[in-house]
Amino acid sequence: MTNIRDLAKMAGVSVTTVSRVINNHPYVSEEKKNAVLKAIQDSNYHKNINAVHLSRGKTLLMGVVLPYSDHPYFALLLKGIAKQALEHNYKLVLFQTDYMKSRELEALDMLKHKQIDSLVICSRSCHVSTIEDHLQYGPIVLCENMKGKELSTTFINHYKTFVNALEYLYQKGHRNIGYCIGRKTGTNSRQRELAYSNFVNKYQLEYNQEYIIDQCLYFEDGEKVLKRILGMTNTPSALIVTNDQVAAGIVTACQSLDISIPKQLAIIGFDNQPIARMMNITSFELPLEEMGENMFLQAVNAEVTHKEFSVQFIERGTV
Amino acid sequence: MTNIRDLAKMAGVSVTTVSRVINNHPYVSEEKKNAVLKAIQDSNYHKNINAVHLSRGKTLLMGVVLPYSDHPYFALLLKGIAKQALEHNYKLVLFQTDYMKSRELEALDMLKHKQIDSLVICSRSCHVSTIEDHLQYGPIVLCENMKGKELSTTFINHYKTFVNALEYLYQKGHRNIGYCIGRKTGTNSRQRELAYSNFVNKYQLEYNQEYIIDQCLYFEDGEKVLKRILGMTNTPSALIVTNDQVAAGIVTACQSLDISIPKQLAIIGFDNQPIARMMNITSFELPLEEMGENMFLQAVNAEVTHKEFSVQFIERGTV
DNA sequence: TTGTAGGCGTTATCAC
DNA sequence: GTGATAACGCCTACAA
Repeated sequence: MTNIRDLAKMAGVSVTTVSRVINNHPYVSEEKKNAVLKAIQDSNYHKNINAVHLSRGKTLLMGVVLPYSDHPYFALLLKGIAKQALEHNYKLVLFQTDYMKSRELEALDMLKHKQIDSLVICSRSCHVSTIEDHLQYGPIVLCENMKGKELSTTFINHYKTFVNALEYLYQKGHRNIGYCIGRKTGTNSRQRELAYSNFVNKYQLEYNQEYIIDQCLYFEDGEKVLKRILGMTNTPSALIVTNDQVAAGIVTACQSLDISIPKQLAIIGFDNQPIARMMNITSFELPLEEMGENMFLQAVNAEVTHKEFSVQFIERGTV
Repeated sequence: MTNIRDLAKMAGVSVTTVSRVINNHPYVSEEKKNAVLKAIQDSNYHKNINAVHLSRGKTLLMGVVLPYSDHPYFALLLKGIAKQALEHNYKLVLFQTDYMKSRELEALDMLKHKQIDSLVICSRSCHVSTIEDHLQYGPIVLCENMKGKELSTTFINHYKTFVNALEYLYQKGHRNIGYCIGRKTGTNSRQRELAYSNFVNKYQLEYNQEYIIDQCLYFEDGEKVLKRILGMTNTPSALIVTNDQVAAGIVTACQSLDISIPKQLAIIGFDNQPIARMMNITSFELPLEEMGENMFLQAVNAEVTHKEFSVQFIERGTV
């Protein structure tokens, strides 16, 4: 592997001149420049990026932490991040955690070891304090409502959105409302749980623990959800499903059991994915791609900011 | 940021000794070792990985090229790769290409620039020769049948599998068989196309160009497919769908149009995903995760190998 | 406009 | 056991 010292020798110039040519710096005569260019041609020279990184103290690498990359919610966030990464000449290092703390720690470690410049955490397992401990090594962006902390955040108001969904269903006459989420822990889930319990209190409804169904991620989980609610002594008449894939799975499972939607079961999905349009599912549209883009930008600009994105309610046929 | 030179000063030893302690090398007295350890404690020192990379000439980073990471086929390959990466202490750099050559070239460039040690390409857009040109910079693994080339490959026999699917449908009485694929180009698609045209010739059936439907990737594409075949003058009676998500989408679209499966339309899916089981779709199971694992291993072991994986036919209710 | 020399942080060699 | 010292490949004052 040839290096700039070799090139310098070949071109009869100094390494500095070679470096200048390589990095398009000014103050190089055409003549020497061409000599260097020729040497590069002849030698199939290629920059050793690690040396550049070491010398510059930067890598142009950004870490992205997410639990599942095949899940549309995260895939869309990732898409937005990747879009901006491309424009800013950054590469991404992906950490698919399956919500294992150890994987998340690996990402934080890479930040600590300067292998990545910054980190976007789309959904975390670690405690905030663990994450804050790593802020000294580089910018970290979270995708949850965490105002006041010294790290940047991008989020939507899950509390308000859930209240809206619940009130909408209440107005439509529903009194037994359940909901499906990915996991019970996490800031977003807690906001939803809060909205739910406040709603139940407000209207003096029964707080039924089993109406909260977690581990709902993919289409096929819809079948499981339906079986579960049908097994309840008091089957809910409506479900808020925080993911259109699962909502579609429930709708499909209902069809094969001849359960009429929305008559026997009303459903509100989330994300407004193509599958929701196809299956005529009422859904909340989240601007996930833009949120991803925003997170990237927050991560490159060290400045700490907090940005809330708004959601849009799309009425269709499942309520 | 403290470095090992600082540590050496603090501990009253040489940088060599510090390095030995850090890397658990032998020949260092307990006493000095503890002094170094204490210095590390006191200084919140962290290894600069880039310096290690430069010094060692290795990064323990592997690149993974795939068109869509939210597509179950690729997500499963990735899962397998990630599993082995974890075990081998490798990190992954993801290149989601959307089949854009430029993105693939970025990955090849990173290999050239020693920013990654090796590269797994799950599906390529670039010409093989372009990829071969980069073999000098590190191992590259492809996921297609490419025996005889000097790069490692992991693949399944798409030709044989497709023949099996076609023969099975023929035996069931089908004479108008169409198929759905992701894209028309690519080694795998060409193998399938070959199987199809040979089949058509063998049984003297009509080769109908419009029976080959591409751009079939996600559940919601199923609706599009159904509309399309219903618009044909000679609607196929059976479809081979190279992806269970799309197959499920077709089944769902059929339900809402009261098209009976398999009576009016038979369907064979691919991948045997959970959704296929849920919707009782006949499918071919591909060992995608194992294939991913294998690709990782091929990429770390520089030795060139070719490995074929076999598929399993899962009979269910859609044929 | 050009070049010398020192530095980035770590590892490896070799002598003691 | 231990420690100088020379790589690794590049960047950048600073001097000329």
